[in-house]
Amino acid sequence: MPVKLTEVAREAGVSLATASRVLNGSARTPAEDIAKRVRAAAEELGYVANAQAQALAKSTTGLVGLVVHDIADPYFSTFAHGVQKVASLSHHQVLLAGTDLPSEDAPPGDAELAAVRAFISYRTDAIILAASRVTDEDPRLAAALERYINSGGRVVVLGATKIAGASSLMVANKAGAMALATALIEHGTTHFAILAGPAERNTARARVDGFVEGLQAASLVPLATVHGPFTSRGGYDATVDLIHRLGLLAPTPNTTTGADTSRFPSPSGSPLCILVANDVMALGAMTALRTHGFRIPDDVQVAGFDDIPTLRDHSPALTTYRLPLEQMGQRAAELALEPQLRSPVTITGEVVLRESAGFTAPTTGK
Amino acid sequence: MPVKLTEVAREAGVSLATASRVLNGSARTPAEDIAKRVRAAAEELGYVANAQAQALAKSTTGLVGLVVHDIADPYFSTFAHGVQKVASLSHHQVLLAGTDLPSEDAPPGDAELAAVRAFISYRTDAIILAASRVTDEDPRLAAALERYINSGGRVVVLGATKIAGASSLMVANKAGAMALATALIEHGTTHFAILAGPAERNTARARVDGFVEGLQAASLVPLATVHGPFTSRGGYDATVDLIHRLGLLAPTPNTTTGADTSRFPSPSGSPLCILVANDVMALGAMTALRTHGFRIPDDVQVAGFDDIPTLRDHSPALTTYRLPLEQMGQRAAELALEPQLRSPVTITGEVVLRESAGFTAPTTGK
DNA sequence: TCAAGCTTGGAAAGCGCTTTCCAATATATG
DNA sequence: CATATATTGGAAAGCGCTTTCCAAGCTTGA
Repeated sequence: MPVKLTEVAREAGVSLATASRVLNGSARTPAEDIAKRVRAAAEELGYVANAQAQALAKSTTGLVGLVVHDIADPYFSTFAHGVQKVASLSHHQVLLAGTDLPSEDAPPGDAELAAVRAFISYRTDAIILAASRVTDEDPRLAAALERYINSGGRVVVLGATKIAGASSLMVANKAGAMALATALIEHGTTHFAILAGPAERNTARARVDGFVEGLQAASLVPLATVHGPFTSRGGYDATVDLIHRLGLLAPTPNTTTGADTSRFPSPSGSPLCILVANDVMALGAMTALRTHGFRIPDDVQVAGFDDIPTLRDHSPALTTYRLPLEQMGQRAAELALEPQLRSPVTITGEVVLRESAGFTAPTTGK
Repeated sequence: MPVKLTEVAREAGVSLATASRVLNGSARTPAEDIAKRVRAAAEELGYVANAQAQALAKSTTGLVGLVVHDIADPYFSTFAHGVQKVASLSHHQVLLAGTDLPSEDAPPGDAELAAVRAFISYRTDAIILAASRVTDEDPRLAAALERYINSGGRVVVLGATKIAGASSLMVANKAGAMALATALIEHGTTHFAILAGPAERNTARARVDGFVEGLQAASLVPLATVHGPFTSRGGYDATVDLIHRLGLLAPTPNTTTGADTSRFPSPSGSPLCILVANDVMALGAMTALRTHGFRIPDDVQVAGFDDIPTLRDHSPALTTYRLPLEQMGQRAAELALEPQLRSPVTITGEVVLRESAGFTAPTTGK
C-alpha cells in the first residue's frame, strides 16, 4: 500500500537505479537536475523507504538491540537513555528487550536468551547486554552470541565476559564497593551489615565482594548478610529481616530528644551501617528503618550504590558510590557502533558521602 | 554469513517451501517425519530466520514503535514497561525512540516527527505515541500518521488526538487534577500556587486546567503559576522562583519548636499548598523548600501528580493523584496490537492524600 | 578528426524469505 | 478396477530495495 521506489522513479521519469541513488545515499550521485526531479516526486508521493527491503539488500539494518533487566528501574532507564543518545546520533534505532517479563516462548530464566535470539533474527547490527546476569553461564547464549559475532554482529557486555569477540564495559563494582566501605570505616563506623542483591547477578556479587574486602582490610566482618531482589520492596523486606536477625531495637517512641539507650551495637559507639548493593534497594531499606522507628543516621546508617538520579531529592541524602550511568550507556553504544574502538573500556565512579551515613550535607541543594 | 533457509532445506533433503512451512508457522504442516528432519537440520546448523526477509515477504514486521519523551523519567519508563510486557506476550519487539535527545537529522522540535518517520520506514505494525506533545499541531506529523494508518498501520496516542483512525488512551488528567484540588480544599487548605509543566505538553496543560477549575469551584484562584520543565531541576527552580515571587519567609533557623510566626499566608491559617503538575517536579519542589528552610507540611504543603513508583520511599510522603502507569502502557499496547479493541479507552486514577499535604500517614509502610 | 578516457543512466541480478500454483501420490468411492 | 478427491512436496514468482555491469554520450588531447 505505501508508495514504493518504482512509483517514484516512474513519476520522475527515471530508472529505479537512479531514484535509489538520489534518495538513499549512494556513492554515485546523479546530476543535480535529475536529482531534483526525483526528490520532488518522492516528496509529492510521500515516499518512505522500506527499511526492511533496504536491510535485505544491504545486509545491514541500522538496528541496535539493547537488553536490560527492568526498564522501569532507574539504573537501566538511565543507561538506556545514554544508549539511545548515541544510537540516534549515528542514525540507529534501538530495539529494547527486558528480561524481567514473561518471555515469548522461552522458560522464565531464559528471557535473556530469547531476547538475544530475537535480536539476531532481526539482524541488529549490534547487541548490548546490560541485563547483568552471568551471561557466560548459559552455553546456548554463548553459542548464539559467538555465531552472531562471527557473522559480523557486534556484542557489548556490561561487565566481564568470556565470549570471544565481544567488547566489554568494565565497571568498578568491586573496587567502588571497597572504596566506599573503606571511607566509612575511616569515618569511624565499626559495625556493618550487608544487603546483597540477587545471587545470580554478577553486579550484585561484585559489590558485595567489594564491601567484604573493604571490611576485611580493617579486620572487620559483616554482622549479617541478607539477600533480596534489587528492588525497593526487596530492600524493605531484607531490612525487616535484618532487624529481626540482629535483634535491633528502635529508640522508644517518646524519646524525642534522641536518647540512644537502646542503640545497636552499643549506646556509645557509632551506629550500625547497612551497606546496600544498590540504591533502589537502599531506599527501600531506609523506608523500612523509618517505619520501624529508627532514625537515619542517628540510629542506623545506610549506604547504597549507583547514585541514581532520583537520589537528588531524597532526605536524608544517601551515601553511595556514584556511577556515571548515562555515560555508561553512551560508551556501550559507542563500543557497539564504532568498530575501531578498543575494548575493554573501564568505568570508575566515586564515593559520595552524605547524610545517611552521618556526613553533613556539603551544601547540596542543587 | 548466517545460515539460511536454503541450506537447511538442502541439509534436510527437502525443498525450500517445505522447510519454510515447518520452521516458520504456516497454515500447512508437512508430515511429522519430514518436519522432524527439517527441525534437526535447523538446530544443527544454528539456523535463525532472517526477520527482515520474512517481513518483506509477509509484509508485517512484528515490530511496535514506542515514542516517549525521556525514557529515564519514571513516568515514561513505567509506561514503557507496560508496553513491553504486552508486546512480548504477543511476540512483538519494541522499537524505542525518545524525543528529548538530539534527533538524527530533524531540527530540535521535530524529534517526534523524526521518530515516527523512522518507525514508518521500518514498517512497524503499530506506533504508540506517548511523548504527549500536542501531536495534532504538526501537519507533517498528522499527514505521515494518516498515510501510515491508511496503509494498515495502527496508531495509539496517549491523550486526545484528531488523527483519523488513531486509537486514543484518554487519561483523566484534568478531572484528576480537579479532584485532587477539591480534596485539598475540603481538608481546609485555602491558599494555592501552581507549578505548571512545559506549556507545549497537553498533559501539563490539562492538569493545570484541572487544578484551576478545582479552585474556581471553591471560588479560589492560584496565588501564582510558575512554568518549568517536567524535571526535578525544573521543580526546584520553579519553586525558588515562587518563593521570591510570593515573598515566602522560612521560619527562623533557631526556632526548633516550630514557631510559625512568619508562615505564609498567615500564622494562623493553613499553609500555602503548591500544586505541581507532575511528581518528579514535585520532588524537586520539596527539595527546594527543604533547602530553603521550610518544613513540609507545616510551613508549606505540596501535592504532585502520577504517583510514580519511587514515591514509595519518599518522606514526607507526597500527596498525589495516582495513575496506573504500568497498566496504561499495557492498554496502549493492547490497543496497538489487537485490532478488534475499541477506542478510546479511558484511564482514571485516584486521589492519594499523604503527609506532604498535612494528612497523617495511613500506616503506609508497605 | 579519432582514439582513449570519463561520466552517467539503466537493465537485471540478487538479498532471504513466503506463498501460490502445480504435479504427483495416496485415499475414497462407484 | 477406474475415476474422483484429498494430501503433500516442489517450482517459481514475488516482497522493495541495492548494486554490479553495460552501453551511451561527453570530454579531452594528439
